[in-house]
Amino acid sequence: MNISKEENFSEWYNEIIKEADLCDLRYGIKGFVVIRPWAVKTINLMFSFYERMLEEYGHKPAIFPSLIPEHYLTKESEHVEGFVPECFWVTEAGQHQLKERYALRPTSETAIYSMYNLWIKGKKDLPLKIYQRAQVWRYETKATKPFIRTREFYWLEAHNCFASKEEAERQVLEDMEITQKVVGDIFGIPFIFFKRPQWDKFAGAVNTYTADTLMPDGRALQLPSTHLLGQNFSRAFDVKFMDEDGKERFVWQTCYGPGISRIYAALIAVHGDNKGLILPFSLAPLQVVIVPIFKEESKEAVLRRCDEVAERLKGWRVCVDKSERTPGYKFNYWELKGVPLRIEIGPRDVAANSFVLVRRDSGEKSSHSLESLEEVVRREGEALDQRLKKRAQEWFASRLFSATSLDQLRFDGFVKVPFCSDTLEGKECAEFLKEKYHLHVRGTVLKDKKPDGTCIVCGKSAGVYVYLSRQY
RNA sequence: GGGGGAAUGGGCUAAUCUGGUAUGCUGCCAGCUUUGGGAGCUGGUGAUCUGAGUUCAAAUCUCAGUUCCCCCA
Repeated sequence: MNISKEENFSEWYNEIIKEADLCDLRYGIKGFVVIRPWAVKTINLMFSFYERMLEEYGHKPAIFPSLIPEHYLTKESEHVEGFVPECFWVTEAGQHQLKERYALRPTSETAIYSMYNLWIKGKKDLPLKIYQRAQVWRYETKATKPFIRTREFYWLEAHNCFASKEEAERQVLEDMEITQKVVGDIFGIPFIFFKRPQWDKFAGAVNTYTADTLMPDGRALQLPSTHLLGQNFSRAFDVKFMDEDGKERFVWQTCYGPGISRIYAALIAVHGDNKGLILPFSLAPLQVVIVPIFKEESKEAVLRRCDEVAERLKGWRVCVDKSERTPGYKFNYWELKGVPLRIEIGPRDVAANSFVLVRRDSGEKSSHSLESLEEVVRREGEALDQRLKKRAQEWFASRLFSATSLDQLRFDGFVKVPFCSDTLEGKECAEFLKEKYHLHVRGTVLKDKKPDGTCIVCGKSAGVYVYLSRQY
């Protein structure tokens, strides 16, 4: 790596994807990439952390088909408008022309709710909270970029039904909590949850809330989003339950979609440095790499000691790099790969019953006695995750700005501004900011109070604070 | 969606303007030597994106397609 992440993020990103063997772009279909083992291992760990958390919050897993008949997809009118233009369609099978074409799911609401219609009869069937791990396909017209925007991507989607609006609203808050625990606390990626303005909602939703993070160039990247669907879909799919008073009512719904491949992009971008990846201890395919250093006469003893150390650490993901490379090469290689902890063992360490530990985040080297091995690995692993998280948060905080007039706008983070309205009335002002400054209205933050001033664009009395940024 | 650039062994690249033997580095394989921050020597392996056209002759010129990158919407 000899490109600076701070000065040229785009090139740095392309470079690290290639150098660290995260994916291969040579498959030959636009927007479809091959994800390689080192990335898949971390992505799988991210999936499991997420799935465990969803289950703790009462979700159950299911697997729905990836093909959606056109007549399901077109039941909810706004949803049709939003998604049909970007569907891949299956129109033939074997020798046959299909009577009805099938969409490769761009998202699964319509697949899942067509079954909810059959599964939900009464109050005892509610709440219903189901998630699935899935890949989805969208014919994106914007420029594709590995992990950030591809035409096939990997995510989790949770689809919940409730008897009342209040329960559904509570679920939205719970989704935010889940996001904080997983993306914020475990992955160490800072973000802000925005309520999207009315002109920028998920197709078919009453309200959309998204966790947006910042990439090193100050542009926003949308991470998980949760949507209050109200009864839009339950009406379209006739998902009803019999209430206590004997009347049939439509269920209230929410859906939540963390795009894991995209969160992986954020993980790379937020934590990495100019030597390569820096993976959190909890997500690294390899948590500890042991590098032996020896002269011919000490080779046997050093390798034996490395094996003993690896054996004691076998509860973690660990390996001894016995390849025929010089130590310097191995150091650089594993730093590029982002392995959080490195243990070096040479003749001096064998003699002194010690080992050298090097932290990937700081480069700090320290020597420890062998007895403390497990304790040191546990402590430094945790400390590294905490440090990464703190470093990311501090950088993120330094990119939060505010402005009350157009000449104070910035383009390298989130700018909080007084704004006329996040309903359709404000759309014109938002268009102006987009056209003139390429700044997008991310939305409002729930805890913000009503501003005193006037809208930064039109000068009318401001109804809300909104946050602006450039975006991916 | 609009504009621009690019495509040569696995990766990076020279030759392309001015048509004629495809260069170097790296990787990979074998062997010898080597190991506290990207080791060395020797030998070997491997390429002109796809399709059409012009030509005695195409990596090179023309047209079309595909993919990648950058900028703009």
